[in-house]
Amino acid sequence: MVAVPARVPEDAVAGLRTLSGRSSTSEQAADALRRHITEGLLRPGAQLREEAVAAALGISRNTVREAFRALSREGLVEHTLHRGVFVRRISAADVVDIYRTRRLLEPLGLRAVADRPRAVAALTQTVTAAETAARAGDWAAVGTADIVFHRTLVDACGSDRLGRLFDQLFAELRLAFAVIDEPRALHEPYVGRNGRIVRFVAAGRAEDACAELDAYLRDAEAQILAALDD
Amino acid sequence: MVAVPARVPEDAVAGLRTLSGRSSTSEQAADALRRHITEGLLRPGAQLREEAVAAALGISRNTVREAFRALSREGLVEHTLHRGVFVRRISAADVVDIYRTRRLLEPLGLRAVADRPRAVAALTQTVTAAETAARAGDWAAVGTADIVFHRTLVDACGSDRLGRLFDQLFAELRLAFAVIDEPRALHEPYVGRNGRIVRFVAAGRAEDACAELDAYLRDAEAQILAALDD
DNA sequence: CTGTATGGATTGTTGAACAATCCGGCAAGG
DNA sequence: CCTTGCCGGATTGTTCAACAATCCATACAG
Repeated sequence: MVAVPARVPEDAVAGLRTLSGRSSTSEQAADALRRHITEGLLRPGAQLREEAVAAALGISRNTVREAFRALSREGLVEHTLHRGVFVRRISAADVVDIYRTRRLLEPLGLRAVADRPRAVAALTQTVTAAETAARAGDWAAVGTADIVFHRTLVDACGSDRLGRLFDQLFAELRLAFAVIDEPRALHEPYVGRNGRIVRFVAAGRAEDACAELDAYLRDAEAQILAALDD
Repeated sequence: MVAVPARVPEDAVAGLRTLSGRSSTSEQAADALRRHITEGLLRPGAQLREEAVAAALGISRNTVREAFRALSREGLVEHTLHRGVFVRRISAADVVDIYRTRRLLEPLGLRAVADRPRAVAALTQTVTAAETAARAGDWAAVGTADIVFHRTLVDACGSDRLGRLFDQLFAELRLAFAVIDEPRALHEPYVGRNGRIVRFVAAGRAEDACAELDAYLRDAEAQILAALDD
């Protein structure tokens, strides 16, 4: 064994992690736009003019264009050559594919969660959060809690990539929500169903939980499709 | 029914598709870089200097930066503030997550493919393509055929979003392949195993097919992890 | 009502400029 | 010998101004 000189124990600096790496102007611009879009301040179909965004953020057109490229890859925004960028409009086909994907993958999370008390507890917590928000009539918060519930479900699979897919998928779903102006009808029915799912899981009735989840997803898809062509 | 004036039959122009939608300079630049990276001409860890790329493609720095933003979102390239962009280095943790995801999702494709003769035929075709390439000693082609096999498998799920996830996932896997310089040892063992999987499926032995697939994925993961820390 | 000009607005792309930051080497000091 | 601090060149981050290409709305003619 080579005689290594006594150095600073590497463990001592291991926890520092990438020093928060700051962020560039274009990333901050992308963050700001992303927030505005997912919060519904920028409606689907709305055009984002380079000059206007640049002026609003106090940055240059070129930097705005960099942010647009990133958001375009994320699917929050659509870029058409020589026409500009528009907040993404979710089509019926998108909704169908989104729910097909969810029906395919969320059951995997359900089975993964079954033998993990901590995950079950996390799910229960999001359900109570949804119930609280529902009592307060804060339907946007109910919708968010619903998303967190299903995101937590997928998390149990332990796959980062799958998690990121669902982050993107739920962001798209928020775009669909944004064009439906009956938030209560949209979110209220599902608070109880999430509760039933988690109770089935806690009781070890995996099959019943999966059936309930599948029914949930089919109903939600039908409801959104119906609301979409108003 | 409204009296619609006799127009050009829509079928006649249906094949034109979005007029090739052309593409901007930055998209073409991204395409070129993407091709170079996935084909292994640009090795992981290699730095892409703005000025050099701009000069090589005959375009301006700003346009190159737009392309970089897109590639960065795709995960082919890593962008570090004030340091530049580098061809993505796949870590051991990445490999673990990639194969965890594959073991989770590919069985879904296997079950979907079972009652679809056309899909089984498509799989068989990729296996024979791999066998032909193997006999010719073209190990890069064997690797591609392997990827096509598993991509086809996932396709059977019918989810575009899942398909896109795997496109990205396989692009990352190619980055891992690029740093391993024993292509034969890397790809040869799996030609036969894919063949066995598809034969199990064709024989209606879904469980055996799943078991073989799972074993395939575990072995491949272990092999890549071993080759990665050389 | 359909088709065709026309002009203004917007996007696509470039080149140059400058500040901020990083990197490598080199000297000073223990 | 190893560390530390400092310097200068190279590279990135960002802006600005300019121009061509393209789109869009409007007006006009058939």
